[in-house]
Amino acid sequence: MYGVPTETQRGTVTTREEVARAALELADRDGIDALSMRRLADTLGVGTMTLYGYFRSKSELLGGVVDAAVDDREDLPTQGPWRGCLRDVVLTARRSMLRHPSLVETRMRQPVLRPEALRFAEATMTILTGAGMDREAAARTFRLLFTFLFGYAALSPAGDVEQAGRSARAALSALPPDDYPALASAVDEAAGAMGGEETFAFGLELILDGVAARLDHSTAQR
Amino acid sequence: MYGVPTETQRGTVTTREEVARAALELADRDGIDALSMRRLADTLGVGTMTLYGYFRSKSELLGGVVDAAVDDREDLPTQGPWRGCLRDVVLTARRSMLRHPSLVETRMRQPVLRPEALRFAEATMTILTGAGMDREAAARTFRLLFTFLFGYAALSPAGDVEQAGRSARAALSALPPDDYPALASAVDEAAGAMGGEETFAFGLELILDGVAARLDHSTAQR
DNA sequence: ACCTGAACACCGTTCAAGT
DNA sequence: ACCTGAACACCGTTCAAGT
Repeated sequence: MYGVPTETQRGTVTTREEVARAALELADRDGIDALSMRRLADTLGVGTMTLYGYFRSKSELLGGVVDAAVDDREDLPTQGPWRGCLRDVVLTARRSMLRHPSLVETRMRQPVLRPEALRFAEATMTILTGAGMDREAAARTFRLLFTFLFGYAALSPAGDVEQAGRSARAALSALPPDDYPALASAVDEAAGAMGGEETFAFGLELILDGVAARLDHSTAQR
Repeated sequence: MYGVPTETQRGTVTTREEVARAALELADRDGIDALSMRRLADTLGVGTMTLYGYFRSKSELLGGVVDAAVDDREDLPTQGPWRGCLRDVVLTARRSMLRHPSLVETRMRQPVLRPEALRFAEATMTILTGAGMDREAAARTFRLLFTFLFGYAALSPAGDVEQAGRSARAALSALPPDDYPALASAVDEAAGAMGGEETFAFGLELILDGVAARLDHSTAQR
């Protein structure tokens, strides 16, 4: 139906984890829209309804997909100067998202409150309160970093980056220069800011500058 | 089929814009998943295929929805001190998103490069380059603000904020305190940072602090 | 006990036929 | 010319039946 099943063509599935891993692989490769109960069952060589023996619903399956994606994550550093630590934590999460694109797509469909996924929150809170930030500001800063990470990934061009860049450049060039003078004289820069790790790094460092300004503030107030 | 059609029960649709406005209304009210060609046609009192006379595909319809949502947007200020201006521009965009939740959901499904939607980019670039930032940094800062705006809206609890807060609190409280000491001692703060305009304002001001740090830098270098 | 085909209520879109 | 019902290839999930 959907071409040759890539693996685990066994006739019988053994564990819940195995189903989740196959779902993660399928979603990472072909996108979240390609992850249907029917297609996943086909890939595993079982009937569609068999999957409901492992997960009560597709929503629960997506939870399992998140767990499977977070499973192979690297350790998060919390020792040392706050700026380097926080940068490493964010970049580690970023790498995790690049490795598992479906992690982002899944989070856009439903909130994630699983313990493993909260490790990032824990590390961020530890670093920031350790640097002298109060708990409320630390929690809000965590939310900002979280928004930046997921937002950046979700709003990045999905497939062909080259193609997306050309589309952006074409749209910007077609703008009437009288109405859009700033964009008209910065077509290259605006199109360039559409994607790439440099733009991500720029945003991260700017946020870290903002955090530094906050920490100076509270230190000065003491 | 879907209950009583709310309005424009006319039998015949007149314009492309009318279809787009009805689609926007449906998506804003019941969510983007509720916006199907069949259901929209029902709402308008026409056959499903009639819609394809106005939009070649659903993707094109979603473009029309964005146009309809952006149509009633307020003017963007670009005169005066950069910080107040930039804040106003971001808050104006924020209001637009709160008025039309489907704007965010639509953007998550496909990129938006329509002239009207690029007004936000134009205003941001004008303010930042006017304040002395080079075009590349300005473009990247725009991307950060854009990411923050859409990311914040997309990752906010969708429906009942109270209910989402309770779920978050429950998940955080259930965490083993030995493994999550920072979160365990900041359950209220972490749950509170899940939603609300104060958290949005905090993130925005922190980013503005980061921008200020960049502007000081380049001024000092001169 | 475990697995699953058929069925139900949905999708977007093509195609051919109605007026 | 404009509109649209039927059909096709998909969805998630319930239910009853198979082993």
